[in-house]
Amino acid sequence: MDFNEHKPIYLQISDTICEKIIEGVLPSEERIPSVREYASTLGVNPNTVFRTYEYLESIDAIYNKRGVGFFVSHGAKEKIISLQKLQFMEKEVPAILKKMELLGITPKELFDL
Amino acid sequence: MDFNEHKPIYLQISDTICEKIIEGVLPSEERIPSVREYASTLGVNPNTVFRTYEYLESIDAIYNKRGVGFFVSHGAKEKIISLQKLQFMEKEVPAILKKMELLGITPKELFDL
Amino acid sequence: MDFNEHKPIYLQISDTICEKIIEGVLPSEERIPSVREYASTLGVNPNTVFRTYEYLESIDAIYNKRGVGFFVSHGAKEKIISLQKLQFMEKEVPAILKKMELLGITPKELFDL
Amino acid sequence: MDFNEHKPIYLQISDTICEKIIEGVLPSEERIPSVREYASTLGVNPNTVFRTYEYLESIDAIYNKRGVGFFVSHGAKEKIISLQKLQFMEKEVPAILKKMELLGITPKELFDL
DNA sequence: GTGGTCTAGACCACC
DNA sequence: GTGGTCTAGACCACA
Repeated sequence: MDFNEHKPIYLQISDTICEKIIEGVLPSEERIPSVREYASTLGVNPNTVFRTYEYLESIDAIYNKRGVGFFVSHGAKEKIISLQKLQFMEKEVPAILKKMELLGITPKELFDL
Repeated sequence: MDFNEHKPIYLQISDTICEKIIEGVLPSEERIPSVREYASTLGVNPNTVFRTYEYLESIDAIYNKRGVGFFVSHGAKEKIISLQKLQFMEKEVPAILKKMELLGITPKELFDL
Repeated sequence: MDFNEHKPIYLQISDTICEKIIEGVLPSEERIPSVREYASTLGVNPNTVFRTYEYLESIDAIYNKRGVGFFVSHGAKEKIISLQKLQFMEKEVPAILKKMELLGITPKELFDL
Repeated sequence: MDFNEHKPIYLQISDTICEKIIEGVLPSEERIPSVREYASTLGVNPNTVFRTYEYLESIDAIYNKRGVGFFVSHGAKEKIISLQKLQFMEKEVPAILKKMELLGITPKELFDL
């Protein structure tokens, strides 16, 4: 896992967890690794992982049992999908279309992929 | 011009200049406004505009005639387009496709726009 | 460290860092001082040191671990040497030779030093 | 003639004139082109050429007949050579040697050219 | 007039 | 704590 990109590391970590939830690797009520453990796995600062969990908690994707750990929320998969779908459609798509127009990329050209 | 987003101002300025070059508003060899002039037009600090010009010079989109000003490079339009096209195709497209697959968005769904 | 010459301070700082890398004082993966720390050591403004680091990063001599600091790149020493050697051989040497010829200085005369 | 380098344009112009004097193309008492004429030949601002002449006058390489033009001084060739030789030996040579040592370039390596 | 460099000091996101 | 961006204002060499 590389953290070169401009996106904050804690969000990149969040993305990989979301992927796992969507793919079913992390089902509802599954425990996710502790902050410290995951941090050492990834080779990042524990604070960073904590920020990730904090964020995921804020969107109800995971919840915290005090003294026990973090767990995937009930219905997390659906929540994440609808959330990401929404912002994909409303924010990213327009930006993509504008850029394509500017660069002279036809939808066809893209569609072939 | 207002600078809402998280993107640095100097890059947003760069974007608008690139757009103008692509659209042909700024043809090759055309002089672009002086650092100070453009800064006061945009209501930003001259250093910020200078940073923009420095960046654009580093990608060969503009060049400097000493004591005179900055000018659009020969072939700037093509350079910018190919540069942006490249990174759009190689970086953004894969990310988009992956996200679409993950979220279960069909190309058709997108194509209707 | 005093900055007499006409050369910009940020490049003079860059030169001293490059020297340290070449001499092995700063090996690969070594952390270099933080922007602020180095600035106060040198008695210059943090922005100036930042400019130096920005430049060194642009030539792949150092890289940034976000939130941690700057580190000497893998193979930085070789990169710097080859870069400087190249421009020494291709730009400076011809100029020197031309000047020597013009001034009537024989290679022998120079060789005695 | 390109003016891309870092050296001030007026000094680059001075260099070419000095070369001509040393090579004998411009002998003593020869008239050199007027500021305006030379400026338009080179495609630079007349002020720049004037700065060159001002500089050459300050080192006694040329002199001015009011209302007539600039002329190569008597003994200009010798003056220029001794001046340049001096600063070549005292300023440039040490810098070159230091750089060669740092880059690990042996005098032999250089001597082969 | 032009760019280029620098200082002082601030604010921010991120680790 | 780290870098990164920005403002305000200054000074300089150069064209």
